[in-house]
Amino acid sequence: MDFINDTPIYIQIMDKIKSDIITGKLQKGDKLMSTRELAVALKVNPNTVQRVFKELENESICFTKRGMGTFVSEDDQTIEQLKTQLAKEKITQFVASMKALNLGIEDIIKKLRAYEEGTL
Amino acid sequence: MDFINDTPIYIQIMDKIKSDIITGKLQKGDKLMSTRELAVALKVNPNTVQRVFKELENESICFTKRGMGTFVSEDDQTIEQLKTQLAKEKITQFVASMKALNLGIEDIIKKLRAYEEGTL
Amino acid sequence: MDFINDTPIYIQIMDKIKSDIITGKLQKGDKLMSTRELAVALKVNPNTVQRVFKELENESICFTKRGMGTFVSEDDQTIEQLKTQLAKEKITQFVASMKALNLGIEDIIKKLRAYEEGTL
Amino acid sequence: MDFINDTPIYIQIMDKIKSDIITGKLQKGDKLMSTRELAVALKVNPNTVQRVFKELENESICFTKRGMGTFVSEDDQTIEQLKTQLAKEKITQFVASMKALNLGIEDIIKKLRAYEEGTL
DNA sequence: GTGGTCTAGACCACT
DNA sequence: GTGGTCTAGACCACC
Repeated sequence: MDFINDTPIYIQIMDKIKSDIITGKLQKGDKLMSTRELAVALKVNPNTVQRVFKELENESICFTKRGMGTFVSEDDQTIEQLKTQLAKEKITQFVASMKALNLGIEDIIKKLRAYEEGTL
Repeated sequence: MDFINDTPIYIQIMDKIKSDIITGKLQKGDKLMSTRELAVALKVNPNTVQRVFKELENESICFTKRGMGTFVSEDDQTIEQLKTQLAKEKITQFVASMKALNLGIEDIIKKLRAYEEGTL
Repeated sequence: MDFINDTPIYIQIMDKIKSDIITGKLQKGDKLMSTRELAVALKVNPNTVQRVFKELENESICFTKRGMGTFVSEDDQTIEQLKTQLAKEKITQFVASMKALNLGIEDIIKKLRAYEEGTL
Repeated sequence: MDFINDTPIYIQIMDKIKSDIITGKLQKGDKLMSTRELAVALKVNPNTVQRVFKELENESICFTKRGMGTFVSEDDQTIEQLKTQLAKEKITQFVASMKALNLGIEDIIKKLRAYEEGTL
């Protein structure tokens, strides 16, 4: 995994895990890698991974069993919400930034299609 | 102008100026406010504005005449590029993040329309 | 390190680092001194060093790992370019100024040799 | 005349006049344009031209006759010196900067020849 | 500990 | 008055 420089690594790792959950690579109840394993795999400081898990727990996307590891939440609703909410956030932010460029909703869609065809 | 807390002020100011150029509020060759004026207007330290100008100059969006002030580039191409490139960047990033959520182009557009109608 | 008075300190520091890279004192991937260390070593304000790093990053000569430090680029090409380009710039500028004095290439070389022998 | 941004305009104008003297475009005793004329011709603030003349006088390259204008010095020696000294300055500076790049005198000459042939 | 941002205030050179 | 550089000192987020 390559990291972008202008967003905190721990956020990037969180996003990766979230998207794995959403796309189904991680199922509810699945065990995540251990802090140490993940740290080694990602060539990252264990503290950083630690923080990822802590934050995921705060958002109740994961939970921790002492001595057993960290697991994906078993609550279907939480996971469902995750997808909706994440998408909404991104969209809000995106639309705002496009409007600052004087682009209306139809302009945006036109550009999206162009982008998809590689003609942007 | 109100500042968001999670992005550097100087970036927000840069973005504002860029978008003013794109939307035509600022025309090529126009003089920007002086460092000190703008600092007062935005209730920000002059150094911060100074930094904005320096960065804009690095990106050749503006140029500076010693003792005269800072001006919007007179090169049409630069300005044209600005618009295209800025939009493209945002779109690329946005689409990538939506695809990570398993959303295809048509899903995205559907959601955009829903968002616009306030039904998302 | 002694600073010349008529060029910004931060430029002089940048040039020093660049030349260290070119001469091989700094190898690709090497960690630079931390902002604070270097500031102390050079008897300069940390902000000034900070600025140096930022500019070097803009020119993609260095990159930064959050919380880890600043490093020399690992891209061979960038480093290779650095050397060629820096020399070329200086030469272009120099030859231009000599031609303004009505000196042709052979005159220049003659003078260079004389200078080297201390007989200029 | 186009001005470079990173050197004071008045220096650039001075250099132009000096080089005109050296290359013979301006002969000893020749009258220079008036402050106002030159300012208009160069699209520059009259104060700036004023300063140019003052400095040239300080270096005794020009002299001023009240109410008559500014003239190139009539002292052959001064003019002769001008050329030698200017060349020496540039060379000293140039060689120093090339040595910082680990280039010896023969490397420099090689590169100069390459540059002249357009193969650098 | 590391870099990144910001404020405050000073001084300088240029126009 | 304009931009450019620098110092001093503070606070923050990240690793």
